[in-house]
Amino acid sequence: MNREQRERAIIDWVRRIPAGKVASYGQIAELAGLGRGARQVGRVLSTLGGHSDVPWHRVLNSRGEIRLALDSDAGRRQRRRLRAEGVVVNRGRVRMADYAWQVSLDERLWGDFFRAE
DNA sequence: CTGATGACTATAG
DNA sequence: CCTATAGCCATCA
Repeated sequence: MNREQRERAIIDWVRRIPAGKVASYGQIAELAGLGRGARQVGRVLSTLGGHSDVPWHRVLNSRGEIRLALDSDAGRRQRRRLRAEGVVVNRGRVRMADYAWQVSLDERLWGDFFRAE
């Protein structure tokens, strides 16, 4: 896979995170076929621009924390977007046990099929 | 080619 | 919970 394909895979999977749910960078990397490329996910999201229609705000680190500075515009935007979807954010953190996105096998296979086009 | 960088993660103390 | 450390890996200067 070249860079373009990897970026597309990442964006595709992030778009599939349902409103009110969250995923980790590592989880998206795994789903997108990047193995341990969690950092690559963060890098791609950083190029989106805060007003993107891509639900980048639903991606948190493995501890359920918002990794953008809480006092930054982007950080506040992320927190606001999450809360607007009913996600409880405390001190920039979310209870993964309550909001972690569980991807069904069907959904995973469909994603693979979609990317194979 | 080399070294630095980061919206990362797991583990140990 | 916090810090430190070590992997990780595409990208960029």
